[in-house]
Amino acid sequence: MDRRIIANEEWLWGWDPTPGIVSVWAEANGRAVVWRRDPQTGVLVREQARFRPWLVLDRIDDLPGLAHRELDGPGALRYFLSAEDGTALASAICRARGVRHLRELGQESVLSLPPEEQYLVATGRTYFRDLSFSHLRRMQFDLETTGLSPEDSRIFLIAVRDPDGNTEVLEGPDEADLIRRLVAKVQAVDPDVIENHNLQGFDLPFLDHRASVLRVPLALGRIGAPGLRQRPGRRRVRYVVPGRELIDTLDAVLRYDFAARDLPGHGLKEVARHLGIAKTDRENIPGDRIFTVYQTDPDRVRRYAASDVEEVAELARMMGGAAFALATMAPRRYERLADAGAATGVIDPLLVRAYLRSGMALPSHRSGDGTAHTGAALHLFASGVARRIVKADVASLYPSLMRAYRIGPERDHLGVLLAIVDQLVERRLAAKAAARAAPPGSSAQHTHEALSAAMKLVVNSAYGYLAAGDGLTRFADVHAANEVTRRGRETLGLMCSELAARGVTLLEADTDGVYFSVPESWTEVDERRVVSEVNALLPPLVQLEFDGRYAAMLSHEPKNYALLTYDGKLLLRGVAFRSSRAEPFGEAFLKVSIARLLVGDVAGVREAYLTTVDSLRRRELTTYAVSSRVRLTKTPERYLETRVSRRELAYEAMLASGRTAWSIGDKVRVYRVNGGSAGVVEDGLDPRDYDGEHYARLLRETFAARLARAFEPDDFAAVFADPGQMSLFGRSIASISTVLTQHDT
DNA sequence: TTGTCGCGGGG
DNA sequence: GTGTACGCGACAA
Repeated sequence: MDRRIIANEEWLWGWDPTPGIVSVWAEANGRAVVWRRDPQTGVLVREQARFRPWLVLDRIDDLPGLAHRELDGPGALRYFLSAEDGTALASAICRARGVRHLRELGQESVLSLPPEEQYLVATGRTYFRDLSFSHLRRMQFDLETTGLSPEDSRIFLIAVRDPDGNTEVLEGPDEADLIRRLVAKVQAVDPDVIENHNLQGFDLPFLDHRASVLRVPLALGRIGAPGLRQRPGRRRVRYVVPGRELIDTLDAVLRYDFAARDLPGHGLKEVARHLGIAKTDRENIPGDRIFTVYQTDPDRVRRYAASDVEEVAELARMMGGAAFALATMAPRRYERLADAGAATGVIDPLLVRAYLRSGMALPSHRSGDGTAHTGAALHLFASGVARRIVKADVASLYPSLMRAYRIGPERDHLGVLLAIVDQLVERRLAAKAAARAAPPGSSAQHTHEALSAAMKLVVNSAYGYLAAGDGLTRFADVHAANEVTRRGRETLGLMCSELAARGVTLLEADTDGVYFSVPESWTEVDERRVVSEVNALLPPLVQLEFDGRYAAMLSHEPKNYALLTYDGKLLLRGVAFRSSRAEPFGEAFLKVSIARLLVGDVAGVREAYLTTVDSLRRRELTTYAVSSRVRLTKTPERYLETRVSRRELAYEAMLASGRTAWSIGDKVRVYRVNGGSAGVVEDGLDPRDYDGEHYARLLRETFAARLARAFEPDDFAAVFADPGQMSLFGRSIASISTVLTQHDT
């Protein structure tokens, strides 16, 4: 085989075939423990390994006598040093350079990875070879506590789900005993992976704190002394346990939403509902009510907690596959790949391993030369209502441009980044095909889809890696990044002008995609034909694809629009049309009125408006429907201090409802009560004492306003005129039509 | 009014 | 061990 191809394979997957690694724990003293699961039998084995801790330095003239190897090429980090004991090596260097820790040398002078990564890079091993996601032994647990803060609340119940899907609820008045039982359960089940939503942000810190207060040893790991260890992380400290991978589904959700941008929120319940994981009869209890409900109806809380771990298990399965697949490529722990950003978290380790494998020196991080980073193009050609909509886009535009024009980091002399992107793009096609060929719902399908998702993630972050500012990534190159975006703007411009030349009306174009409206006489065949005609004019490897067709579109602002599909479904995109804090009545009104608008039923829009105004004024809508969700950020004491100068609805509502004790972070639904006071929506109560006039005003000024671009100003005023003042407008609603306004671009 | 900061999540 | 969510409300000036 071609030597270059072999190199590329190793760059992507490492080279050591050892199968079944499910966890690695290594220490600076050169000892590593590797847990492997036999792909055939599923049996877990623990292996002790020795490795030579290593690091790479910029110079060694001050370190006479230290064994080293000089790497090839022009990179600044060129002296590879290794030793029996990494601690001794590090302290020898620190002594010579007069620092207390290697970190102080700065990343321009030293590359020093965590011990596990040293081990994986040096051996060419990766996690999970020959293993599929379903082989992993995954356990979920969820704490139910009396409050959010471990200082003044406690654990009263723990739901646990084992890898075979059995759910158990631990409870009892003795919190220390509860924690001991959780620890015993973890030891008995011996999972490879522990999962929960916001595990790192809530459950582990809470557990850690309570266990230390109660002096219960937290022996959750497979080896070593009890107690959670910590490592610094992006958002906060991350907890680590030897032998097990800690997976926080919140990380997967954030990563998913970063690309998809279609989640209503990032909470477990919202995501589970959105993805169709949640059972329809799922028990739901507002967070601040859980302990109260437990005292009168403990069964409800048991069901609630059990649903949580079951939903987490399914969510982790659906979203965890990508990180699992990444762990078969990059020399990092599975849990690190699950929470890291793709650029520094995945691509950088791949590049480092490739360079060292090739015996090449690495560039050190370097700040830019002051050249500004230039971004993508965004055009709003027209706003208002248009019909016969087509969306066309270029999948993975930036990586395609990098491949087409061979734009890579200047200092990547081996060409690893482009080689990796080339290979991932090609292999992804195979993975997608394999996923399509696999039986629906099978483990094989999950594996191929996850691999494809992982490859897409890496490919799409190759540009981000290039463009990362101010020394963030090792090979960052603002000139190369600017060349990519310049080609991107050029490509988008070409797409738009060639589409326009073929008789379509351009609506909106952003980075790599364009919405346009086609003439009335066109069929779908015509629509597809122009897309493929324009595609033929684009650079090789850059593929313009027909992404969808819609009956109508309300274009409000860039990235804020509504689409009506040909089978009558309404899609709302952008913050103007979906806000988690919006009052339910407003969301409902938007849905109905825009649906009417997009079928050309202006009278129906008016009708929806009148009905809503009327129901608000008569208080026919529930109190819940007008309430909005708020998060309390001040303690009662702190609010009382500022109350004289500034009254806030949420806290006034709490006080008016007699709820004088609350904690920071509590979420409640509040509303404006008739007469100027405020109220909290209590479980199961519906007092209907809200200020209908206030909400009628909100309807017009906040919600109806989002349809403003659909009409001429006078017509807008007529459609949304107050029912009492209709006579001011002499014209009939039926004669009003929607408009599309062209903008200069 | 305009600018800056912190949040999202978890009970 | 690396960070660049990104859009919104709260708070200060």
